Amino acid sequence: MPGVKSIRALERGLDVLQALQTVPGASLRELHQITGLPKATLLRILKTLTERNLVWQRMADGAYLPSSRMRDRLPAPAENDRLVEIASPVMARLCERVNWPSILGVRIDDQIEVIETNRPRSHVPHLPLGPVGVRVNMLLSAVGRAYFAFCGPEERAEIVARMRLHARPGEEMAADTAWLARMVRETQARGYGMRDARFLGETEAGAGPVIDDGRASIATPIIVGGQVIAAINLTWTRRAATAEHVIETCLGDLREAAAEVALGMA
Amino acid sequence: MPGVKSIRALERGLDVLQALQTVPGASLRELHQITGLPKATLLRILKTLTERNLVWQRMADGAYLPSSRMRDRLPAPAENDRLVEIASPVMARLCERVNWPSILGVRIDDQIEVIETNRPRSHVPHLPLGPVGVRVNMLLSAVGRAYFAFCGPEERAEIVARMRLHARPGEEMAADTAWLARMVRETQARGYGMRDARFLGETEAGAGPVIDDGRASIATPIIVGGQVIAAINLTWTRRAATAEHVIETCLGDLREAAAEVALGMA
DNA sequence: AGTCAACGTTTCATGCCGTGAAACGCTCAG
DNA sequence: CTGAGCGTTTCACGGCATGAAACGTTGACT
Repeated sequence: MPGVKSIRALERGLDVLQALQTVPGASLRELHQITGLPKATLLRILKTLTERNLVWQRMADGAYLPSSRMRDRLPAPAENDRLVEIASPVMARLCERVNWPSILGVRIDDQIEVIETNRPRSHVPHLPLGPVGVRVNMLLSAVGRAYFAFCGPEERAEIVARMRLHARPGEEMAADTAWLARMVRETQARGYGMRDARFLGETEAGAGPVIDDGRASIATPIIVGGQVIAAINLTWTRRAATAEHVIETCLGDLREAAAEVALGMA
Repeated sequence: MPGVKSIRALERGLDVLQALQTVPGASLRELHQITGLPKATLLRILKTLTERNLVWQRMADGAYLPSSRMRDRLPAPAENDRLVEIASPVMARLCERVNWPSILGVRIDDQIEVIETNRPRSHVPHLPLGPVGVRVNMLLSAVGRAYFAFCGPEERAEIVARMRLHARPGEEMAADTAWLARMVRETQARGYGMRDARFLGETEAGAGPVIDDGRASIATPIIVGGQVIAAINLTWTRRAATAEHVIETCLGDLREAAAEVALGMA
């Protein structure tokens, strides 16, 4: 969307609205010297904002105030939306630097749900990471392991317990406590998650196992306040790059991205 | 402010913003068929809204979403602002019908604070009801009595107790339990508040008593959920109209106004 | 009562800039 | 490989946003 010019008249209106949330109860004269806009223009803007019930005028002193109805309009506070909004531009920049796509995942029960991906920005064609909403295996994928290894022991126990209930394909190892402990230990020591050799592709519910999709991934957790809230992926095709090369050139960027998102969420 | 035209470009931008809070995650095509605006125009609007951090674009599917940062921008939830915002247009219409000014007051401790006035709309010159923020005597004024007589007995007891602590001028009757009881009984029976003959003007802190300012008032409580939250006044000059005449012609309108505000606050 | 300053409101000529139809190009599905 | 669907860019037109200036009203002060 470069090449698209923004609309000045709209910009000015939003300026005034913002000024009124900063200085509630400003008079026309005050708005004039705050925004620098001519009074005639301000009058038209205020008329428009008032018609839309974003602003109202107190009769007592003629002051303009932001409407309390703005609060009603706001959509339900979907917590993950805030995460995606903050992570989205960071992931865009990450992709621009390393040129491999990423996904952002959060835990849903005992799986990882993909809530954002920068794949459309990566100019690697036909590397179809699933759309948002797809659930990813927690024990074998890079994102899953990054989350699983860095969350607290209680949360890990809860996840394992859930897995044992329905035992989806690819979650057989949930029964092997020794295997789980070793996987966690290795991931923690390494500092990032890696896919298992026996990885199951990121499948829609009910799809069968994939022995080898030709891809490899690493993933780092996003930790805010000592708690893991999500994990970021980096995926590449094994025929185009070795794991060693990607780790050497991209792991730092991936970690920085995770840290930046964590900072924004704090 | 009639004669002021609103700004179409701003209107359209606000339309899009509103559409996005109704349908979070809309694509350009969806916004096109929701708002009816050409896609080129939408692109410019979305660019502007994105620059102002009111909207952001999810990379995964290119959908536009309202920013969660909007919540941060909102000023502190001043409860009385909502009341004034709802009451303001109602009072404007009331004044247009009866042509006498009103005040809107809420209880602050043991006084009534004026939080809105339609006096500037009444074309009665030099009837200087105080500016917003002025405190009015609770026992002798019409607004005060309307509030005092229709709030619960516990609240009345608290108010009286506070008054006895510092005994401001005009609050001497707080000591006379029998007088209070009779005043409350009469006001409740009448259904609206009236000024006392010994009324003290609406004075700034420290100003002296006023024996007769030539005005008279009636006031009705605003009751929502069985609880009084405020009271509305109607003031006139005694040399221009008798109490009987004003009560006959205006009391109904005053009561309707109070009911309308109560409905809006529910 | 009279005067003056401050503020909000209205007017109107100017040309900027918002507008939208149309052409283009990309991505994905079949 | 082909086509459809969607986002993006272009460009010429004229509607409409603009703001300086004149005007009306309000409130303060003497």
